[in-house]
Amino acid sequence: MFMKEKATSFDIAHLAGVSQSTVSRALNNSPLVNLETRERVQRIAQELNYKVDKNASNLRKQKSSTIALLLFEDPTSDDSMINPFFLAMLGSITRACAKANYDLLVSFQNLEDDWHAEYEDSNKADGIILLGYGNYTDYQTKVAQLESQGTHFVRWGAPDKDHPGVSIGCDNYQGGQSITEHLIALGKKTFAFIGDNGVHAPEFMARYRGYNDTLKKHNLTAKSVQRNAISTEDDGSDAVRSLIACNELPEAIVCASDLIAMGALRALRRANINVPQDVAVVGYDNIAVSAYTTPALSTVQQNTNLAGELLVDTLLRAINNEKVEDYLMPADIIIRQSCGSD
Amino acid sequence: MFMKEKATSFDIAHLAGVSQSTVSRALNNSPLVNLETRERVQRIAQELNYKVDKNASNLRKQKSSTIALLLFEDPTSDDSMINPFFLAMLGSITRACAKANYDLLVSFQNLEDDWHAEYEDSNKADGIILLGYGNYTDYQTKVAQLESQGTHFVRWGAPDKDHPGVSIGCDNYQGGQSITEHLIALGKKTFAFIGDNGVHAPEFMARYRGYNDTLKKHNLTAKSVQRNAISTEDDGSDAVRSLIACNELPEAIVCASDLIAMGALRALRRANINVPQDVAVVGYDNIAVSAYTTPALSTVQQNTNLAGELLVDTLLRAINNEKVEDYLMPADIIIRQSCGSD
DNA sequence: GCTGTTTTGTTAAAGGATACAATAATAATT
DNA sequence: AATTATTATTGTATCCTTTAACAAAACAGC
Repeated sequence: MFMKEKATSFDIAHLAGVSQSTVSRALNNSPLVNLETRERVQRIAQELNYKVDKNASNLRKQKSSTIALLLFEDPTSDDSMINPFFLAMLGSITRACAKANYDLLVSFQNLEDDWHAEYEDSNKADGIILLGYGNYTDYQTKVAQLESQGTHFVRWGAPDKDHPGVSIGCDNYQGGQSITEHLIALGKKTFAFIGDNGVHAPEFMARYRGYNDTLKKHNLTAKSVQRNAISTEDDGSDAVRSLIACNELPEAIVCASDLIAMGALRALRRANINVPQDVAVVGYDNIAVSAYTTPALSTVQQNTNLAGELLVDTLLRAINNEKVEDYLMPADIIIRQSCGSD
Repeated sequence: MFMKEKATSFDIAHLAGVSQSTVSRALNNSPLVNLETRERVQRIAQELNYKVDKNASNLRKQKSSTIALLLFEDPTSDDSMINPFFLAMLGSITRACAKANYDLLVSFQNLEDDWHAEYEDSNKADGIILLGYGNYTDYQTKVAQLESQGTHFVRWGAPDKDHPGVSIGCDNYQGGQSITEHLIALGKKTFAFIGDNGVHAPEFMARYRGYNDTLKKHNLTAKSVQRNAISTEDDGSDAVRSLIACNELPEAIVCASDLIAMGALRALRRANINVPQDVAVVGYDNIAVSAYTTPALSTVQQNTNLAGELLVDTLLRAINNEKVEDYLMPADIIIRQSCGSD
């Protein structure tokens, strides 16, 4: 059975002997239309393999039942490799969307692009989820623009009073605290933090503050150094090599991300320095890889499943003009071998 | 500056003193309209922050400049964990779409769902990319349905003459051959293959055949065993435990996927069996994790970047009713430590 | 016959693209 | 120079498919 053209609601109306508007109502299960007619119309629609034209429907309703996910890649990262943490988030966001009967438009963006004015303005999406670290100042002006345009959006990241818009994030400060406390409890006395301390991304800044305040609390700041690392493995590796070169290798290295920690482990292995015997290393994110490194990486976990649901739920509420608020999820430490707990 | 309502092409027409159709033409850079007028219109559009309403445009043009990516999860896999290989594919597909100026709709599907009739029929997407392993027979009938509906689609996977539609895939048979040849060259004499041998997914079947034919060629089949494993780490771990229990541990274990290999490594470690000294292990997929296992996993790589581009390009050509053909990419072996090459 | 429900039909958006018609401007022809 | 042919530019009207406000029947009960 071959259909030359796609069936429209008019075709159904014709076959059912009713008006097109009745068809529309019947297909939306409106109680306004007689049950008998409703069933007849629905049956015919099914027979014709009819599907509502989303474009027409969206145009008329002025909403799209679609949300857009904008993923910002780290500008310095290798083009072919996406941060696994964001990929995990993507998975959970997709699922949360499906549950809410929304479609998800996914797009990787560069910070230079005109993303701030693309999606909702063109009615492609009812709202936007912003995911990623990024050049902070540039990012911020564009987010402000989104806000002033009245675009509905939620961003993943640290809530920030100065920052416009709602954000869902994980408590990076507390995560930094918790993992540092754990290291101190293990008896570590000298420390290094590897990760950009804030210029690059507020997430890292908060982790650093949690780390640093904890050291302060225990009067251990004197023996702490810090090295910048944007985000990649190579950055982490470079930073550790610099520590070794400067003879500043501490008893514990706290990395701002698992990817950085991965690089740190590599540099230490190359230098024949044993982890965790000679130095403890911890990461942040609990990406899939971290369970398989040698030694397995102790890290801080962000609950990506919950995060995805919260992002979607919050955005949908914002779209419905309900009042929405920042939400900060707790961070859990995952203890494996790299910190030498056992 | 606050805009009460979104600007439409009529607003621009009014301000520019031309008709709405001229605006439409001007914004599409049609050479039909005078350069001067065109620039004036475009300037005004920019000032008003005008964006074409995609729904209206799509409705009129009867195309959406969107493609849908349907991701089938392994029905048996843990809901929270998506196969990293598919996630990598997703990244490259997204990028390829962006390059072609298409939007990408992402959706996770269960095989039971009505996915075969959703996207193109409702004009949400111009075509579909199918990605994932799956219950083969069920999958096949639905793909056949897609084909008969005239939906444009491309699937990731082994080209198959009996299978309707175009597919882009990696040469699993050759991949199985290559890695097995490598193990034989290393002097291995007894083998085990862990992975469902075909009922579940044709990909695994092809890998198995490549493996098995290579053993045959070298007259080594007598010393080969096979254990089923659907897809997850746990499956791999269980299979290896069964090998140990049956006293059938070979010199080399070939796993149908990296995830399975991961589980195999775990089971071997728990049993205090050294890899690669006591037994060589290889995987398939070269997922990110595989570089970090202990020992680092030798595996077979599928070029996900190329795959993404090919999938998108092929689909777009199909949408334009150009003739498209199956494409089989070569598989490259990646030698690390787990097979004991060095 | 009148009032109140159900149920259905009529009509008008929603915003932009395009076939066709019309006008203006330029070139070609006698 | 006058007239026609040609091209460049713009406007008009309609279409794409649904949804929804409003209007109009149809039918019940009093």
